[in-house]
Amino acid sequence: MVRIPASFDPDQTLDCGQSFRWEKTGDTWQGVAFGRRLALKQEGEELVFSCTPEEFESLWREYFDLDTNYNAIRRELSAMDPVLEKACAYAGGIRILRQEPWEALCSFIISQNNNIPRIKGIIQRLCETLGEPAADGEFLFPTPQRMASSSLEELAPLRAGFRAKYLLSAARLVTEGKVDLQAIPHMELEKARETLMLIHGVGPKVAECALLYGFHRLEAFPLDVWMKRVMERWFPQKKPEDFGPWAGVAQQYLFHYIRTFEEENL
DNA sequence: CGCCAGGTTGTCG
DNA sequence: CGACAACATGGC
Repeated sequence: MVRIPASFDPDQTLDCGQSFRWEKTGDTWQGVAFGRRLALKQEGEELVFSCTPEEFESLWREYFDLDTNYNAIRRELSAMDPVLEKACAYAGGIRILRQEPWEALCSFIISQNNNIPRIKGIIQRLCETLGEPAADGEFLFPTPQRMASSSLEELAPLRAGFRAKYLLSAARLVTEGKVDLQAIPHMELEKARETLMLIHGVGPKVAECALLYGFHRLEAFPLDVWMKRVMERWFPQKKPEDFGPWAGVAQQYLFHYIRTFEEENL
């Protein structure tokens, strides 16, 4: 067990559409990354992690991006614009997780024209079907090689629909080295986008999500239907790059803000 | 039944 | 370029 001061909000962070392998039962979040299962809950002003201090330091500190100063980011964003200030106040408990790049890429390929519960199911079945068994009865996310060696027939039980062929394209291009995931972190953002979009089924939005959530490029700014609504309504004169180096964080706060906002009917 | 879901592709005009 | 249907699947 590891206890730390609550420097983020698990509910907001794990249920904001950036990651699809976390579920809350009672007051506890359970999830998997790197083939390791973790339980996490908030107790008052503390977060309690169900792992050893060693594992916390070697895995989860980085995964939850605990060494990035979100207070400073929120200060900068809040000073930019009154709507952003509200979004920061409302959704500021979110951290951008440092997910595994290949997993994030596949997750957002699966996410297209899809809903979150179904995305979670497809990813779960993908891991159980093609992933290597890991600790705790969990499964690693399958490697590009393993996925490239599979077929549409083998992927059929995932019920991923038309996205299955996109997963195969991704797996093949990555395996062939035409999309070099190791090289992406060193690329200019625009070059990285172009590279990811070589994959059949990866367009601007999925590429942007992979960059933000899988490669922690905090200047990436995914524009989905909700964010297009945000831009029309509150930032008609602004472009994504106007949000600066923390645009991706702003995007995530605004996304969470407008979605819950609309659910409560304005 | 029809509509929608953190889109992309292919095809028209 | 910009608009628009088609694409699998499942929940409401």
